[in-house]
Parts: sequence; C-alpha cells; structure tokens
Amino acid sequence: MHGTSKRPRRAPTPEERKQCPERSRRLLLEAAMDEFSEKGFAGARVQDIADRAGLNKQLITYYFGGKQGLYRELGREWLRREATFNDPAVPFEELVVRYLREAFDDPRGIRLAIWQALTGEVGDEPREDLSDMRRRQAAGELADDLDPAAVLLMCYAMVSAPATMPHAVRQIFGIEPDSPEFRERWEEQLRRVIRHLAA
Amino acid sequence: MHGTSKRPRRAPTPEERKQCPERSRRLLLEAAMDEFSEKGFAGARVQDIADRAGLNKQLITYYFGGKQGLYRELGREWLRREATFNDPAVPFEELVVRYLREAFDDPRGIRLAIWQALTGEVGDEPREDLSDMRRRQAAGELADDLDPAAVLLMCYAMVSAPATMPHAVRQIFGIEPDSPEFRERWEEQLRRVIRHLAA
DNA sequence: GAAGTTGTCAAACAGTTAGATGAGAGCATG
DNA sequence: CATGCTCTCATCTAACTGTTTGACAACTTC
Repeated sequence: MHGTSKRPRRAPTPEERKQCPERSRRLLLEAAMDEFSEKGFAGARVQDIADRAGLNKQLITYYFGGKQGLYRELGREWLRREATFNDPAVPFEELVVRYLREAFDDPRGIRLAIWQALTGEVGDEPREDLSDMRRRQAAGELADDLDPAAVLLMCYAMVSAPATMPHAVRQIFGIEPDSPEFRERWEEQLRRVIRHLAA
Repeated sequence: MHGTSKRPRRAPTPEERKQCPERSRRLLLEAAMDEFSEKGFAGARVQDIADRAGLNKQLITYYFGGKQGLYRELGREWLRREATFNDPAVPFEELVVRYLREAFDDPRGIRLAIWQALTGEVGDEPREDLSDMRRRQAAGELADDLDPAAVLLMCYAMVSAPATMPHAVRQIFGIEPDSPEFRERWEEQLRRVIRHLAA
C-alpha cells in the first residue's frame, strides 16, 4: 500500500552520507507536509510519515521531539515562507492572482492553515498591516465605500475556496477543483470581481 | 473537565422514561454535533460524546452502529436541514445575509462541512441548481460579465470565512470573529460587495 | 406472573499509536 | 587501532480507543 514496498537498505552511498542529517530532516518535513495537510494532525500517523520519507519513524522523535514538534515546525516554516510574498509595486488584482496560482500549484499550505484554524491552534502571527491596502484604496484600486480589511479577508476566502470547499466546486461547477478548466475559470472570475470592487 | 462531573443515576423519571429512546438518540446527536464540529472525526472521542450527552458510550453503537454511523447520520441530518433554505422570492443580498446569520448563530454545521471537505468525504449531494442564479442575473441582480456559478461559490466562501479562518479575522480586524462588532461589520461589508457585483 | 423485548450500563477486549530502549554502523579524532 | 559522537534502525511498551460482551431493570404481552 505504501510508497516503497521494500527498502533494500542500499549502501549508505558514500558522499551522500555526509549530508544525511540535513537530508533526513528535509525528507521528514516534506513527508509530514503531505500527511498533515491531507489528514490533519489527529488523522495523520507518524508511521505513514516515516514510510513516505523512507525513514524510520523514531527519527521524528530524534529530530523534532515527536509528532507535535514536527507539526509545529511545519507551521513555523510555512509562516516564514508566506511572509516573503507581498509586493506593493504590483497591482492588487495581480497580487491576488499570484496567491491564487500558488494555492493551486501547492494547496498543502492552505490546507494546513485551515486545519490549524479549525482545531483552534493559535499561532503567534503578528497583526496584519493594512496600510498597504489603504494606500491602494486611496490610489483608486478599491472603491471608497469598502473596508480594506473586509476586502482582504474576502480575497483570502476566495483564494482558498477551491481548497476548503472542493465539494462545493463539484456541486456548482460540475468539474474537478484541480482541473485546468476550473483553474482558468476561477482566476478569470476572481479578476472580474476585483475589478467590480474597484468601481 | 467535562459537563456532568458526577451522574447520580437519578431514578429513571417515570413518565420521562417512556420517550427515553428518542430522547437519548437526540442527546447523542446533539453532543456529537458539538464534538465533531469542534474536533473533526479523527479528533473526536466517543467517550467525550457520551459524557457530553450524559449517557453510556455503548449507546452510540446501539443507536448508530458506532462512531462512523453517528458521524454519517449527522451529515445526513444537516443536509436535510440545509435543503429547506433557498427562497426565490427574497432578494439575493437578503438571502446571503440570512445564510450568514445562520452561520454566525450556529457555526457547527459549517465547521462540519469544512471538515468533511478537508478529509475528502464524498457526500451524495446532488448537482446544484443554477437556474435561480441565472434568473437573478437576467433580472439585474447580478452584473452580466460575472459567472453565476462563481458568484455562488464566492458567497459560500464569504459566509463561511469567519468559521474557516478565525485566525485571519483576528489578524486583520484585531477583534474576535464571534464578537457582535465583527458580525455587524462583516454583514454590512458583505452587503456592499454584493451590491458592487450587481452594478 | 412468566416470558420476552427494549434501553441502559460497566467491564472486558482487541487493535492501534506515539514514544522509549538499546543496539549498531559510519566517521572523525586521538 | 581505540574512543567517542552522530545518525539510523528494529523491537518493545504503555496508553488509549472503539467495539463487544454480559448483565440488569423496566415495561409489554400473554
């Protein structure tokens, strides 16, 4: 059932051996991302994560201090990554679409975030900075009667919608949420809605 | 920690005794709704559900054939309830707000739905009927360049946003997602956005 | 009132899970 | 070559979880 049916315990591969620790860490994090984003914390099994990484599950304790530690590390990592995203130079519409594509290409981050939200885990993310949104509103990128905060949250919601409600996509559109047809259609509609919010 | 710390096994209460089976069933369903919507299927414990209901956990097997059966029954019930909602007579804006208030008053249904979506459970919900949305569009309730399906999904996303991303609400607005302040602010903004989508 | 059914419970059971233990291989340093 | 350190693994274990079992009381039917 699981990836590698048999691990022939191949010779530790001489020069590969040296960077093994960092490599193992990375493999586990990657496998954990798959597993946790797919089944959530409670549903994920450390055995499955280890299998996916092709490593012994004890290494999870060794490197991260257990299942919980691995999960936390994953959250921290994604936070670091997401922080490097906003770019004031690019138009709002383009910015949102950029997020959207990211979400389509790899929904794991969003799924993880939703799971954390649902289980009520409190990350220590700082207060979101709205000055950029206000600037955009002043520049005419956003209608005056709208609350920048609300628009921001709506964009979050629309970007993550395909990941959080795939069933609704199938129900309403009758196509798969990860099909190219839906991707294009949704992106185009997202653009139009944002334009409507500017007028 | 849990509700009833001690069950004094009070006398079965003569005339109450008669409708006990139906009452127990209801109590379990109610408790299960709390528990599942809070922690999801994998995270919920039958013991906790039983404790919440003030009943023996064996009754879950007795009435529903186990944890899974109880969970399924819950899904079916919510589906039945949700089906009685749409009303073609009422304006679109009002309809969405009605959903929103429902979601605020009792977020358990939405949380449950999101959990089901995340765990990839396939309910047998029928294909959504879009003719009503098309009619509204023809009647001028919706701009012509927008896809009715997309607008519908966006509304779903916005209605459930407070439940699916409470952390984002705190981050962006700096207030609690279930506070009256946020409720009013979000409802008002939702109305305005929908009006923007009509023009 | 005897027999059977129904609703309820406590205790036992079997399966699973995360983590602990201890051992061993590779490699560097002396 | 001996010693110690880092990384890895297989096995064991203690705890927990959902379900089964067996018992029992209330009520119904005969």
